[in-house]
Amino acid sequence: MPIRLHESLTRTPRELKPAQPDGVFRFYNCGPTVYAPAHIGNFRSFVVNDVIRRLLDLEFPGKVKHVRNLTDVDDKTIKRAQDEQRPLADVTKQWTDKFHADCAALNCLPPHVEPTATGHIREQVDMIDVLMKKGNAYRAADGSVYFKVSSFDDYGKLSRVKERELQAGTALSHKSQAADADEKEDVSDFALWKAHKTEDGANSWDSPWGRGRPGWHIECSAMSKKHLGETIDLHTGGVDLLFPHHENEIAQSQCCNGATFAHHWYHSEHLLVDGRKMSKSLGNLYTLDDLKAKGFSPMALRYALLASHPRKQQNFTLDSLHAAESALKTLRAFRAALGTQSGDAVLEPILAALRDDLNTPGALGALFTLVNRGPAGVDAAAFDRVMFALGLDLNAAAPKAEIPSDIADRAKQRWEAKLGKDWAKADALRKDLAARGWSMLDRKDGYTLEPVKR
RNA sequence: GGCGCGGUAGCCAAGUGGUAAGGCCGAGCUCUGCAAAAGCUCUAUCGGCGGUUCGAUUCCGCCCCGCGCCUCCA
Repeated sequence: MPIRLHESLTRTPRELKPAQPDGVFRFYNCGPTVYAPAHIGNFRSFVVNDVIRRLLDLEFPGKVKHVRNLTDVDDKTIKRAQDEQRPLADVTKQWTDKFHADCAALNCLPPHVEPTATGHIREQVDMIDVLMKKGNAYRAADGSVYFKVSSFDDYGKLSRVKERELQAGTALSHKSQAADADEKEDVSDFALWKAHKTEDGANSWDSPWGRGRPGWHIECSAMSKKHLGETIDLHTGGVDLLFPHHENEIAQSQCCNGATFAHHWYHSEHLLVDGRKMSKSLGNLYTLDDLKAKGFSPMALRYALLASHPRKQQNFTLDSLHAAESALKTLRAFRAALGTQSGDAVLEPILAALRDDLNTPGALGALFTLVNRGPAGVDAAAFDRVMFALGLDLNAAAPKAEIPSDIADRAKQRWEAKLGKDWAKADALRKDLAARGWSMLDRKDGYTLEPVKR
């Protein structure tokens, strides 16, 4: 059964398969801007893409090339560096490292290539140069270079937004018009190269049009071309990237290369908090560290993120993390019961749900239907394959809390009381522990302390 | 204003033209000094109103409500 995935251009599911004769599947996923810790809304997108990557690995073993960029030069990274009076590279290194650590904790496979914008200035300049020569771009008086949207007939095909409509109506568009009106020929035009400004500090590069830095969109076009070629099989990102980012990428790449940029576009939906989009600008965000501080494991977050369909908005709650933690516990126990046994129970519905437009909640449903039937007949290796596809690492540590010494002491006393069959004292201590937020789980040979579930 | 998405049990969440997976929580029972774990059982007619149909939660229309994009953004 092939992998079918919703395609944003046609809005219909389509099979994923390599288009080129070498059989390599070319996959580009828009990565983070490294100027601050990524929030869990960002990670929804990366976790979803990780499942795509894993399905592709299973489908086309050894023939997947996965590229995910790091945006390490833009307004935000530069501002952060200037504010902190540090070199740009220092700042982006710090947040790149943090991003990698969080991805690892969430069990996301690293992409095969992780190019940076600053590492591909020449490639970007070269592309802009071609666009200038072909008449798709123009240099403004200040040395900035803009893409001329009117030169590309297909502009707006992905987002189905015509340039005229962008100008119509709202106060918002007036605002953006005012911001750039002095340099652009048309409000819809977007920057390919931004002329150096004083607030950019030392962060500028030479170009045929003067010192400056690349616009945001061109990096993906250039890096995708360099590492995957002119035409790729799949390009993904969050819905917010659909317009203008991906629309602009298509315009640049296709005008420059004269070839289809991407066969397949896929966009995952947003994570909401309190019914609103989680975003850095709204400030309603959680980072992975925030959740870890509340005692949740990264794997629980991964599970919770997979519990909703990737193309539906998901309203994130701490409650979903409790549910995830419990579900993972069940899965760990089930896996342990499997040992190394082989069997012929049918696990296919789980993977089939994933291959059917990434129906992760459907897959989890099918998984628990299986789990509820018990471990008999379930093949351990097949089960592990399913866990691989979902990226659920059942060996990852369950959340552990520091046990205060007074709690440990009380627990020890209770255990001794229990061994002495002093039930009244044992029960009193259990109650006392509970009041202090700890539950004591007895085993035959000892006990475990856990924070009380709430 | 333009483009788009969604409204399914207490919470989360799949799905289907023929009376609705799964997770969490909760309740009851079994087991067990107690608690936990484990096992069993129980909990919805799918936003509203019309239409099509033998039959709609699933298709169509209208309405109500929520959200996203159109500006940096996963």
